[in-house]
Order: sequence, then C-alpha cells, then structure tokens
Amino acid sequence: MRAERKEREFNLRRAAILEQAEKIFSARGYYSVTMAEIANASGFAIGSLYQFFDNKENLYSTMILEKLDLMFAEINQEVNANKDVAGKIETLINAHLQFVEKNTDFFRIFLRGQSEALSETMSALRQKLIDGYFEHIAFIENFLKTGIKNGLLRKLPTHDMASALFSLIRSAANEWLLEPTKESLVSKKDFILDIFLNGVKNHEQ
Amino acid sequence: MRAERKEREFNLRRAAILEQAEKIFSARGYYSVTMAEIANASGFAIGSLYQFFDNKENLYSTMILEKLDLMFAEINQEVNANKDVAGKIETLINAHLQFVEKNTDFFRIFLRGQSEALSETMSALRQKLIDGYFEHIAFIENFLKTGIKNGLLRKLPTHDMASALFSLIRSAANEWLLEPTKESLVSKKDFILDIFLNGVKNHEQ
Amino acid sequence: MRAERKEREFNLRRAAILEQAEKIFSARGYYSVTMAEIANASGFAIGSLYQFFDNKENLYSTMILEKLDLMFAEINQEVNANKDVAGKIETLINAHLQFVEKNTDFFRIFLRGQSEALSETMSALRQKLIDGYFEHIAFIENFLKTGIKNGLLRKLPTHDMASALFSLIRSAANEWLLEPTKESLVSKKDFILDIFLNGVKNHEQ
Amino acid sequence: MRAERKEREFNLRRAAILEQAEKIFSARGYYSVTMAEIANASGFAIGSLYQFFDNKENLYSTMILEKLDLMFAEINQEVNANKDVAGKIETLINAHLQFVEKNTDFFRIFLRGQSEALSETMSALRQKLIDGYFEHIAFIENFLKTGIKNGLLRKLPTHDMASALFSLIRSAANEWLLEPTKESLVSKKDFILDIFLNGVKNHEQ
DNA sequence: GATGAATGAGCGTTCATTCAT
DNA sequence: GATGAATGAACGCTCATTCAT
Repeated sequence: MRAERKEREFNLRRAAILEQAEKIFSARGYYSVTMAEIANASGFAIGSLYQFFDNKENLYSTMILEKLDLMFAEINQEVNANKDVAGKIETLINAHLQFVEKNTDFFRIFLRGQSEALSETMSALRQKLIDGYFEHIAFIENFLKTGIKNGLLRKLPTHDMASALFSLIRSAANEWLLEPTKESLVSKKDFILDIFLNGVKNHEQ
Repeated sequence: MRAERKEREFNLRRAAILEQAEKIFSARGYYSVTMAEIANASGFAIGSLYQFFDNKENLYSTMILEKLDLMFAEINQEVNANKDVAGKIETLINAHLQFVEKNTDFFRIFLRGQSEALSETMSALRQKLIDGYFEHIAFIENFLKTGIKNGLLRKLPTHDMASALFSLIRSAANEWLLEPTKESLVSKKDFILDIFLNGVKNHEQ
Repeated sequence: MRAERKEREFNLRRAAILEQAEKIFSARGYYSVTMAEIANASGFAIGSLYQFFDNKENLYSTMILEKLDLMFAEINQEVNANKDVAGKIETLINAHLQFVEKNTDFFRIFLRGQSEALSETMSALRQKLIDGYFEHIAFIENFLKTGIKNGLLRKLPTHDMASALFSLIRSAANEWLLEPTKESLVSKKDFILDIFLNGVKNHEQ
Repeated sequence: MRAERKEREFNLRRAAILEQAEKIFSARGYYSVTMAEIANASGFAIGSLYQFFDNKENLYSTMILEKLDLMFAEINQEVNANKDVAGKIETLINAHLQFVEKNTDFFRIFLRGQSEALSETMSALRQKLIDGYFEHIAFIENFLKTGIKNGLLRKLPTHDMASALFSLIRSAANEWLLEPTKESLVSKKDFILDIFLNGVKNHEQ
C-alpha cells in the first residue's frame, strides 16, 4: 500500500538522521552542535529535520531514549532467556558490555554527562532517563530476589545490590571508553562477576 | 599590611562568586547559565566577574577543579590517618560520602554529567578531570596493594578493584542525590563496605 | 535557470547592503557604526548581513576594495583609450575627478582617513590599499615614461612624478569634498593639468 | 613659588602622558587603544589620566592639536625668517619634511587617517583640523601672492597653488612613512621644489 | 591628590526556528 | 513535501568612566 511505503520511507529517513545525530552529539555535546550540521551530515535540508522532530531538544531526546530503550530491551531479552540466577547475572553483565562495545559513540555522551541535557530546560528527558534507570534497577532486583530465596545470595537490600551491580558494569564501561585502545570490554565480565559475587576479601584467611 | 588585606578581600569576593556559580551551574548546567545571572546572584556587575576569572569557561572550570581538589585532599588526609588497610577502606567510603553530603549542589553537576563541559571546547577541564580521577584511583590502589600483601585481600588486579570501590561509592552518592529526602547518605557506608569486602554470594552455602 | 536567478538576487541584495554601508560608514566611521544600523538601513535583519559577509571587518573591507577596484578600472580604461601622453594625463585627471564627484559619500571615508581601518587589526585591508595605490602609481609611471621618451616631459624620477600628479588630483578632490557647495570638481582639471605640466614658475622672467 | 612648581610638575606629567599616547595611538589607532594601556605606558593610574584630560576623546584631540600647532609654529617661524619668496617656499618644504622626519610616530596617525577620529562624535577635532589646514594654506598663499607681484610666479589662483604645494609635500611625506627604510625624507625637498616651480613640461621643446 | 576596582551599556556574532518558494 | 534564506533574541565580553578609599 502507498501509505505503508510512505511510512517505511519516513522511518528510514528518520533513522538516518538519528544515526548521524548520534555521531555528532557524542563527539561534541548538545550545545556545541547546530541543526545545520546535523542537516548537512544526514543529507537533509535544515527545514526537513523539523518534519521528523519538533525541535533540537526533541531530536536529541529521541536519539538518547530510543537507543537506551533498545539497550534495555536487548539486555532484558538475553537475561530472560536464562533460567538460573547465576546465569542471569552473568548475562546481564555480558549483554550490557557488548551493547556498549557496539555503540561506543553513543555511550561517550554519557561519559560527558549522564547527559549534559539534564538541565532545567530538558526536564522531560531527565525524568525519562531517571525512570528508565530505576526500571532497569527494578528488573535486576527481580531476579536477585530469586537468588536470595534460592540461597545463592545473602539477604541484603535488593535495590542496593542491583544498584551496586549496575554501577560496577557502568564503571567498567566508562573506563574502557576513556582508553579505547585496551582489550575487549567484554573481557571485564569475569572480574565484575567475581567481585560482585565474591567480594575482595580473602575468605580463606 | 595593606596589600594583604586587599588580597584577603579579593579571595573572599572570588569565593563568593564561586559559591553562587556552583549553585546556579548545578541547577541549570553550563550552557543554560549566563554570566549576567552569576553576576546578579553574587551581587557583582557583569564586568566584575572578569576581574576574577578570564571568561565563563575559566569560572566554571575553576569552580569544579577547586572543589574536587578539596574533596581529594580531605579524603586522602582522613585515609592516611588510618594505619590498617581495613580502616583506610572504611574511611575512604565514609569521607567521600560525607563530602558529597556537605556539597550536594556541587555534585548534582556530576549527576548531570561527569560534567557536561567535557565537550571539545573544554578539553583542558576534561583532561584535568580524567587525570584527577586516575590519580585518585592510584591512591586507592596503593593501600589495596598493602591489603593484598597482608593477606586481607585477594590477588585481583588492583586498578580494577580500586575502580570498583570508587564506582560503588559514587553510585550510592548519585542515587542519594536523585532522591535527597531519604536518610543520611553516610548510612550507606556499611553496605558498600560489606559488598566490596564480602560480595553478595552466600559463602556459607 | 533557477540557480542563476538566485545568484542574481543574491548579488543585488549584497550590493544594496554595500550601498547603505558606504553611506553610513562614510558619515560616521568604522568603529562608530554598528551592524544593527547597517541592517536597519538596508532593510535586512542583523543575521542576514552575515550571509553576505563574514563579519563587520569583511563587510567594510569589501565595500572599500570593490569601489576602489571600480575606480581604478574606470580610470585605466579611459586613459588607455588615449593614444598620446598628453591626452592620457588629461584623461587621468578628468576620470579621477569625475569618479570622486559621482561617489562623494565614499570618498569622505578617505577624508576621514586613508581609512581609519588601517589599524593593526585590519592589516589585510591596509596592505591591499597600499598595494592598490602603488599599482596605480606604476600605471601612471608607465605612460609618463613614454612622455619622457617623446621629449614631452623632463627626465625626472618617474615614481616621484606619478606620485606628485596623483597627490595633486587627490588634494583637489579632498578640498572639494570638504566644501561641497563649490562648483563642479571636474572644473579643477585644467588647473591640475597646468600646474603639473607647466609648473608655477614664470619661465619668461 | 609653591603654585608655580605645582603647575610645572602638572605640565611635565601631562606632557609625559601625551608622549606615550602619541606612540600608542599612532601604532594602533584611536578605537583600538584603551585608557588602561595609556595609563600603563605612562606610569599613571587610570583615574589620574582624568585629572589631565576630560575623557579619551579630549586626550586624543589634545595630543593631535598640540603637535600640529607646534608643527605650524615651527614652519611659520622658519619661513618668516626668509626675506625672498623663493627662500620661503624652499624653507616651507624643508621645515615640513624635517618635522615629519622628527615625528614619524605621530604622522603615521595621518597615514591611517587624516584622523580616524573625524567621525561624527569628534566633530570638534574635525573642525579644528580643517580650520588649521585652511589657516596654513592661507599662510602659504600670503607669500605666494608676493611671488606673483614679484613676477616670480604666474598669475594662478593662490589658494589652488598653495593647496597644490602643500599636497606635494604631504604626499612625499606619506610615501616615505610607508617605506621608512629609504633615504632621508628631506632629500625629497629638491624634487618638490623643482616640480612646483618648474613643472614637468619640457619648455625647450 | 592618587588610585584602580567596580560598573553596566553596548557591541559583534550565533543559531534554532520559520515560511515563502 | 522539501528547501535554505531570513530572522532577531540572546549571548559573552570589553572598556570608558566613576568614586570610595
């Protein structure tokens, strides 16, 4: 159908803009980038950008939120494919690190700031990012609770545990992004798993 | 002496500007804030700001770097006052959390971004922040190494251990900043210490 | 073609801006004039000026250099149409005076200064003006040399002769610009020609 | 007397400021120079400049007008010391060129503009410069008239003759200022005298 | 009298957004 | 629908002038 093809093409163009915007924003930050640059890089006229996005802020927010949605969707899917808690934890780490490794440009935005755009003027994005974060933490908590019931994990506050696990993953990713010449980011998985599950204390002492 | 009093007053005014700038930048971000606002909030004329700081970027960088220097100095001093490694680790966590609790406005800047200013144009600040971070990690590594020699800690890569510890602290601080009505941030110390030293696995299983 | 019409319109608008700029700059000088005034006088928005010229300095320089190029082109063309040296000299004076008379606004800029803009910051314009001057002097020298070979003129340094002729013309023009109610500037031609060719000494004495 | 010494000192300080101002203005033009620079160069505080001069414009005007008054006074004195017209003309040229040679910094201001300050805002200076110019022309006319009566000079309009003579002198000075490595400016005297008195035509033809 | 820190109006320039084509 | 020239509010910064010390 005609309308369908239209929509398909619309989405392709929209995606092309978002792809270029991601590259440019990640390199230079929200405020330093101009609409003219994005238009130029994506091969559209300035005015055309406004057919896909209401304004600059919306273009930026959309780019961020869609990518994060994708990340959470991918991670959750892979985690859910595991039955046991230990496998879920390992997969969580692995899937997150892999996603970062596939999207280094994008995550450099968060190196720069969990988003420089978390200013007053962009409070909608700010709130969505925070909500997304807590939703992800809740998702992690969910299977950590099972681990506690199982006896695999100690009875610690699940929110704090989930938040700790997430912070270990993100911190490894951020350091890797800072020095991109090092070995594969995924290779950090075992260390994160080890330190999260076993801690650093010498229990044999 | 006359000159001394001049200098003292100069420093007081400079500090007053930095204090207001911290509040305003942390609420609204680097780019959304105007020099006129900072001037107004600190009770100076626009032109007067330029007697203390070369330009907006310099005012911002100075504010960030001086506060971080202070934080690292305070933390290091307190940590060094401890003799044993376990005490050092506990003090590290405690001192860091306390500093954040005393400077909530400031650290909201880092919630927004490790600094939104880590864009191309502010690469000097960017590099100093990164250097400061790695220096702090090295400081932590230093006493973790002693812990390994002692047999208190397992033989894990010290950089990764230090970075993990730091990330647990920062993550707790960030969450607390997001929901500032909760109980004291310092109360998170025991959890961080627990999870870092013992991990989450049930070792009695 | 579409593109051609665009370009034509672009050039018309550009010329309209230059025309207004000439009036305003000649009345008040480079530094006293604001971009807002030029925008207002030429019926454009401030931002629009920057589509035609990189910055204020470029707008000013362009205005000056294009007019001078035009003047030199016109003068040279008319001079070259003459065969004999005496005719060339007379035409040089005439064409120069006529051009000034048709562009009084513009030349008032040079009354104010050979251009106030010959300051450090505008050294590119400065050098071009100087180059243009010496090029014009060289052009004059060229036919004066022929006049020497012919025996029409005495064997004097040609550069100094050319420079003297030029200064007589410019000085007449400048005085006329200072008191614009007097008779036609071109009427000074004969005096300049007389004094240059015959000198003021009473040879019969 | 006390008051006398005060006044003497006042005038010395005032002259010191003018001397430095001349150097700085001639190098960079009126608008590019700041009061702070002049204060600094002359070893006074900014505020102190305002005890000698009402404002920046007044400082600039004073510097220009006093120097020109000095020039005209020197030239007139030397010219008046001559009895015959031919000697007066030669002395006029010589004294003018000498004065320029002794004050190259100052005259570069006029290279840049007969004064960039001839803008609307400085109309007082503008008018004084014009008046001074016409007064000087009148002074020259005066002895040229005698030359006509004597039979030394042809019966040409005296204003135009005087203005032509002045322009030949100024033009030689300006060219020399543009290329300061050449031989002494005063050496141009003979050429100017020659061309003014004898013209360039080959009368023997 | 001498100082120079403080002032704030005013500048050149940018760029998100609009809208006539 | 697609375009990109036109817009003008808003910014960072400068500097002549003032005035408390």
